[in-house]
Amino acid sequence: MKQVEILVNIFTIEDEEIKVLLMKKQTEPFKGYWLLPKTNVSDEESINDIAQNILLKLGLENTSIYQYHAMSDFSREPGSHFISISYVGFLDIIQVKINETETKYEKEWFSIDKLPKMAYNHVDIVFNNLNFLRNELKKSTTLQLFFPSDFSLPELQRVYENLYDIKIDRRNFRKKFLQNDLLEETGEYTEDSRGRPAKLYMFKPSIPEVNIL
Amino acid sequence: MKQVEILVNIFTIEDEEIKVLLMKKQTEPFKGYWLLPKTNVSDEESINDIAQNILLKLGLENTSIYQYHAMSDFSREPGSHFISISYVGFLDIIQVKINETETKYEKEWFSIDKLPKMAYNHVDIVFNNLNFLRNELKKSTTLQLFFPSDFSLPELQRVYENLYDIKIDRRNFRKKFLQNDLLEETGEYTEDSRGRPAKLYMFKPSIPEVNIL
DNA sequence: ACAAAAGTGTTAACTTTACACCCATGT
DNA sequence: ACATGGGTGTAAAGTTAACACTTTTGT
Repeated sequence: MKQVEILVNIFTIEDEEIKVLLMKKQTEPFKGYWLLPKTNVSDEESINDIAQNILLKLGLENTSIYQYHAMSDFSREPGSHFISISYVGFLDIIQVKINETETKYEKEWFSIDKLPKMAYNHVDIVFNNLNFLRNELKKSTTLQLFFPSDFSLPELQRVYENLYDIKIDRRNFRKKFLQNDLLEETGEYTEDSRGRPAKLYMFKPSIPEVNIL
Repeated sequence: MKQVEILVNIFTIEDEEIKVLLMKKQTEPFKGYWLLPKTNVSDEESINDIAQNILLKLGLENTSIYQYHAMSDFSREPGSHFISISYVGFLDIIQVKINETETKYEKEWFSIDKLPKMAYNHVDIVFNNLNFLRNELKKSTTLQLFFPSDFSLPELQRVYENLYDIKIDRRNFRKKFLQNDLLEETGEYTEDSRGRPAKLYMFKPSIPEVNIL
């Protein structure tokens, strides 16, 4: 028996931790374990459409995702061949709070340092996907994909500092974006903050491919 | 009806042209057209093993390949869903000449500027894969993967000049490799050449990730 | 007025680019 | 000896990294 399934692996950063969105498995085997949101591939829907539908199910309609990797798994049932195709995304925590809607599914964001009991080989898949994300997010064009809405530069800097566990100089970080002409000011400012409000920017529609890190 | 197939897309550079290895389709539909070497996924073999077996069939056992992308295709037959997973490789023309063995299959290297009549959407797939290869080969670690044997720096430089259609300064190109300590001399020299023989190098086993371009 | 976080320029270190002559081999 | 292609160093230009003080807001 051969089966193809689509996995959607969304990361965010909250409270200085990298988090991943998982769902609780409702049926045996592995009932009560957590796993990456997934759907079996039917004869009617393209794999990209299925990935989009998983986003809908998750209440995260406007999230950009990237197809990453397909892998075979023979360990689930004797004689079975499962092929899992991972899609990877990143969603700014502010967008999570704005966009995430209620669904009937039991889902939760977990820190990658404190993952729950997970079904199949999904722990390995999550870390492979995270590694892929870390590589992709070094490029300005990928960053643009994952930040379609407005954002402040300090907010973005915190994403990089936590995702790669590094410290970045504020002035040099700004320069990267402003000197390469990647952004335009929206004229708006952050409102929630304690100190001085930060300017909000958006990516210009067409930007050069620049290395952020 | 749902079907998963593995495609293997090997590029090389010969006579200053980027070439791709294709096979001639022996059965209808598209009999006589050319396509990327492919195999349907069975219940028994992992997708990576299938890709390796395609290399065997091609008489190119020692070629490194990278899994790239999966895509859905509904256009082949009414009601059918074909999922194609591409593996991409690059093989130095010298290695092609050393390693390529005869097979019973009708195969041929085609310049990407003069592709023959191709089946399905394989023309698009080839160009997507080439684009992927061009991105990957900017990294020293990918280059190492595709050049496991010894090679000369002028030979490598010609690969880059033709793959990206650029001119590179010989001294700066050498510096990139030698100053980053990526290579060790084998002590051997090229023998075929007209002018001064070139030193042969191999990649050191563990190298830093450096941007070649 | 104080605490918290954002905004801003300049210099030194490093990296990349540009450039020209000599060397080894085959004919 | 000549034609062909390979090997080598240095200086200028450009890029990246290091660094501290002022501004805006909320309490």
